[in-house]
Amino acid sequence: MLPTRMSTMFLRTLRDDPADAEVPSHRLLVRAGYVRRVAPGIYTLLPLGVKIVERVATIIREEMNAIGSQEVLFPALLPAAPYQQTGRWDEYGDLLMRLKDRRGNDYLLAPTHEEMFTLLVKGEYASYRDYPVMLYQVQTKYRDEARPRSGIMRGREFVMKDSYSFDLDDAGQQHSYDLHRQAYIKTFERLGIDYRIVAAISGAMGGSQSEEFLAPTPVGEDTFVTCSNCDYAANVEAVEVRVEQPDPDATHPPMRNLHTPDSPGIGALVETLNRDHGMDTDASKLLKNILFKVDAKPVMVLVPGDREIDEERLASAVAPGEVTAFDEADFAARPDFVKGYVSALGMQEAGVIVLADPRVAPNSNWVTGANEYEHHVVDAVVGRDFVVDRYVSVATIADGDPCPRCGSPMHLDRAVEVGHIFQLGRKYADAFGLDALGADGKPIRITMGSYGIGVTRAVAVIAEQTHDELGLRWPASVAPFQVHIVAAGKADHIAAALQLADELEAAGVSVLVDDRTTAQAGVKFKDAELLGMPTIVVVGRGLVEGKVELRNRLTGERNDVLLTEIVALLGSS
RNA sequence: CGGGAAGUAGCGCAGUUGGUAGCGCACCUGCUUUGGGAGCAGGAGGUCGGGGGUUCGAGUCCCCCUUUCCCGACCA
Repeated sequence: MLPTRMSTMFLRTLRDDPADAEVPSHRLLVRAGYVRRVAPGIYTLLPLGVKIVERVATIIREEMNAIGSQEVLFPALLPAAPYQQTGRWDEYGDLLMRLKDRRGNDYLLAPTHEEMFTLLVKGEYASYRDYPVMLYQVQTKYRDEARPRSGIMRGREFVMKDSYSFDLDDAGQQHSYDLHRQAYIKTFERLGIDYRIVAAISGAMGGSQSEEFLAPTPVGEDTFVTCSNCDYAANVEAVEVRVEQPDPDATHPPMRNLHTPDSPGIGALVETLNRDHGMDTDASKLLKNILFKVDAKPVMVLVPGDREIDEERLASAVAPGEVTAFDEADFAARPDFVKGYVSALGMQEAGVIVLADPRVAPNSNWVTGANEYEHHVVDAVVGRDFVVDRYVSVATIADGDPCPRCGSPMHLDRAVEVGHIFQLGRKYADAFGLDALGADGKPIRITMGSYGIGVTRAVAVIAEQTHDELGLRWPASVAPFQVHIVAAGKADHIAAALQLADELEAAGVSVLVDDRTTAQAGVKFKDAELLGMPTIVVVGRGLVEGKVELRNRLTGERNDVLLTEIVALLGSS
């Protein structure tokens, strides 16, 4: 290969931060000339951007191929029919990029390709002898996000590696899942991404076991918990709740009704109880009762008073029911619900379904509303005084909550999801009737797994996790070039730099050489730091002694090295 | 979809009581400089987001539209 010259490379670096970029990776990728915005969430890759995306994709491909997955490539533009068949044409809603062809037929720009992979395998394979099989692609995906942000970290168009496994039985599926899990571990190690594997919910994809590969960063959009003691880690959406089960035989005093004027909220109620009734209580011992409508029917949700209800978790708990708020008009229509003083007491008789957080355990006692204006009850016992119809984990998770495994405090952190592996089960095989003919002549329903890595997102994540105040700092495994040679000054420096560049390329080292005559040394140093290649070689005033300066972009370390030794030094590394 | 902010040169920004648009970076020419985002001089580059209105005159005032950014909701 020939070295790439800065004098002719299509690149313009910016001295000022772009006004629309907030997170560091976005600012730097724009300033350093890797990407340019075209429309919200839609970016052009410039030559450096193309290179780094390719290098990341290559590592992913190598690890996919290593577990025997085979690469295919579907169109991004697809007919609507397969997605209508699985219901996702409607389920995806506004997130789906839809379009029509000249005849008015519906098409979409694919957000993910489960349907197509299932249909492809169904079309080609019919015998149990053909299985198992794993296929993947590196493809551009489209999702019309309500609010794209953070540059290529969360675009409306993005590159994703998605793979799918097809197995005859659950044991095979588990094996395929484990293969991908190992491949992902190797992949993220090689990419130099700091990641955690956490328990996840499978969301709109359906399926059972599901884990996410999260890259911790303050700009992350996901929140996850890690245990301070054991290795439990989970997305907050998927945290199991540890509950100290009360003694089922314990007896409680009879329920009492107290006058609690002007105490509609949890905070006000704690104050009133402690002041007027000589109690020493806190919000965690009070019950927060919130009414919702699920498909227009009233549902009451109970959580401890120090918790909020995570409406997203509630929505997934009652899916496919539609959750809406119980508003003023609803209260007006139900005078038996005393706003501010509602409780689960007698709700079943009122036609209300009562859902509760697991902390509202059987035989636990609580302070709750009395369904009577300005009155609350104390020692309301679950199972004795009121009934929970169903337990759902819908309370928000807080920093310091106990680990479900060992009970130690858990920490909350922010992260970006860079990979997701999960077992789809037979959802798509059922939708399309994907069967293999078994040895006994009977059809076997295929079970599937789905595994994704955000390729362009991984680039942003690496930038986010590795940059410093001077610019990008790519790990050698993904850097667009291994070595950035800066010709600091005169014509003889440039000549020597170009010759060194040729020698390094001949030794198999990719080189970017700054041979510009139009830029001063200071500009070249700044650009080299901004662009972020792992090794910078300065050909400058040391040249008269046959020396060049070797700089490590990651550590900042600098050494003078004989020009004659450079190739051996860098070629071997 | 709710709340906030903003659209003026490729990028970052200024523009007073309304008087016909400017600064920095980048770009072009020349000279000087030459290892930490150089200096001087001279240039090129703008339907001021769009439409309508008020006015002798609108980047500036009024109305409508539109786009973008940020926070939230949403989001394999």
